[in-house]
Amino acid sequence: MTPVNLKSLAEELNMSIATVSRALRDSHEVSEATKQRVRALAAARHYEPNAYASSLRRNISKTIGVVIPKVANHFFALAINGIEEAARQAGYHVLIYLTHDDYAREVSIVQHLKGGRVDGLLMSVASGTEDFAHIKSLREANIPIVFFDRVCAEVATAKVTTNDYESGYQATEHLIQAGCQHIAHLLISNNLSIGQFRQQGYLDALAAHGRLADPDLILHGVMDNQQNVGLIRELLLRRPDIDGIFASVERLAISAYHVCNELGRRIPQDIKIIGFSNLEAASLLDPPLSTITQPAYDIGREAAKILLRAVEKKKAVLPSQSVVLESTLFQRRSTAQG
Amino acid sequence: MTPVNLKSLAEELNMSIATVSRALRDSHEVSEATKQRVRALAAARHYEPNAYASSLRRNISKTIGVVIPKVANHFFALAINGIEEAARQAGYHVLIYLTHDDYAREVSIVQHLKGGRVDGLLMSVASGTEDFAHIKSLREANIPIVFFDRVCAEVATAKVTTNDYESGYQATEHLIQAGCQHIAHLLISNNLSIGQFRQQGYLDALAAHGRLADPDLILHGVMDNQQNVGLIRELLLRRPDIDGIFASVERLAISAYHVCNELGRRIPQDIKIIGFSNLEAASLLDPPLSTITQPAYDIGREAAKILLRAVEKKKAVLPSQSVVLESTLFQRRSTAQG
DNA sequence: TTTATTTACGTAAACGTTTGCAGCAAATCG
DNA sequence: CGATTTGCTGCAAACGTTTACGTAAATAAA
Repeated sequence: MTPVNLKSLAEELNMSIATVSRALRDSHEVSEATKQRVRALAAARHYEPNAYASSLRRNISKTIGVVIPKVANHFFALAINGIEEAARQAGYHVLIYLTHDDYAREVSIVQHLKGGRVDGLLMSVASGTEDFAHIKSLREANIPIVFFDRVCAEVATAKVTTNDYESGYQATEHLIQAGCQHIAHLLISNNLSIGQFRQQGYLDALAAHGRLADPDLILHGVMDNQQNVGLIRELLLRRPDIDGIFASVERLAISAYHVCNELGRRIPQDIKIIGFSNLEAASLLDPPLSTITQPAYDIGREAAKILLRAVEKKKAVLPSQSVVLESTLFQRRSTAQG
Repeated sequence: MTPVNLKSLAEELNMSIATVSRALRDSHEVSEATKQRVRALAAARHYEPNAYASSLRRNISKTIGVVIPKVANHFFALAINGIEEAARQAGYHVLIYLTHDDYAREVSIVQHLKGGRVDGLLMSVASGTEDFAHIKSLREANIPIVFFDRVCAEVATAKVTTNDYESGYQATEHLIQAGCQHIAHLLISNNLSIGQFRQQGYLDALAAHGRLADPDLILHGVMDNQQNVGLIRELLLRRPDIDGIFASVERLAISAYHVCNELGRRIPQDIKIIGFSNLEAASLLDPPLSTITQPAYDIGREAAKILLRAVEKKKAVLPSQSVVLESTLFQRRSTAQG
């Protein structure tokens, strides 16, 4: 089977490769009649331009990369959904990479992407990441980057986040209003910006109601969920006075549910729980889980749009283009009074 | 900033581009001493090969495409996880495309991929797809394809599926054992192979227990969940004798929960429900949902491995390489006796 | 010593596309 | 009618890499 490319089309049409190329790109320098002929044959032969040749020549890949910790998580899944939508509309392709919250893997991925495989990058940094040299080097390679959700404060670029501080404050206040006296806070990594903001909201809300923050009530979760269950169990046994839990991430809220079931603590009578979550079935849990839900789809879509605008105009993304979207607190039975 | 490529490295080292290229690829035709020098400078200059130039020249992209209906679904999210893992290990990149179960979009995506952007394709077909010409044309372009879960029977290639017939049979029998007399079956599209298998399992299980299948109890869901809720409500109101539901997909099981809540039907006392699902929180639902859970991660990983083997050896994927993995039935309270 | 063989490197041609430049008609203008 | 513009097309050089082939020197075989 002979390959179908510009050359073969040109030969069959008795014209130059240049003319065929221009006709297909709808250049004004080629007559309408010729365009018709070219397009007709291209369609007949099912011509598809070689993306790599084009990318090489134009130094444009029409591809963006997405680097995230994991995909088996409703938040990131929805974000990808938004990203893919924005990319598709702009005619871009989406490469996906998972770090599994592993710093070394993140570095390796970013290094490889400097080869020009992508025109731009969307990223939610791994929780283990503390050094950002690899990301900064991307900027030297002139590859624009936009952070979403888990941003890197040290890098001057656009970031798409949610109002994490306010949400943390709001969630904590919600528990206080519901009558909780001793509120625990479960979070993952505290070098993650979002963790810091949410925690600050938690602390400030406590302070605003005259409560003093107890460091013993702040639990740092780990990667492994099984291990988290153990940590939470230990916490609840050590501090039986805990009557409210604010989980900074979905997994921890779920683990807390399991522990409460196991220990026979009734939700919400004995302990009230609220957590960040994009779980669709939150309202079907036993009891329905009160959540702070981030607009994940919009976050992804917005981040992609900002990136693509920069890519198209070949301009750097500016920190000033950052966007903060609002999360929504859904009050359900897990934080009901009494 | 001058570009760092083979040319610039060669100039600085006073050798030819060819030697630099060979040194970096660890060719045996270059002396160890030279390799050292080249590697040292490449590292110092942070050289990253241009992926597109390499792909163009070698006609190999080191990239596979994944075409799936959606990503905001735990099954597909886990599958992507498995795919990414296998791809990463083999040094491949992963392009992702969502069809949203839209046939036209699927065709458009597949068409574009014929341009050689990917070395191979993993696919779970859209529920609206009935014509497979676009997929067959991929094979003409010599792009191997492996289906997973939602396979296309007409295309002779490897498929990675689960034992859908047995699962459908098992789920139905489970409901019968639990005492259900009138079991409804909720499914999406019946031109999807998996739907057919599961339904056949349902029908055969009924027959094996001397029940006659009632077409009125088979509900075909649609894309929109809100609409599905309406359809299910209508079904349950029209047929108050229904005391068991076998949902072929997670969404429909969730919708059924919502309808039961709304209509005051108690699960499992009035109606027992079992459904295909990869929902992590299934055990936390009210009541905990009995599920048939597919090994989604393994499905993705296995499919990717088969594809990558074929890609590496430049051989076609054969139907004989198909794999059937087993799903697991988790019995929970939604199908408890009494 | 001469003749093979091996080793280590360079030359140059691809891969398929895009695009600056030039050419050459026909059309327009002075 | 000559000069200039305009519209269309072709030529050829890129983009950065890989690799078949050639070649010179060094080594081995004769």
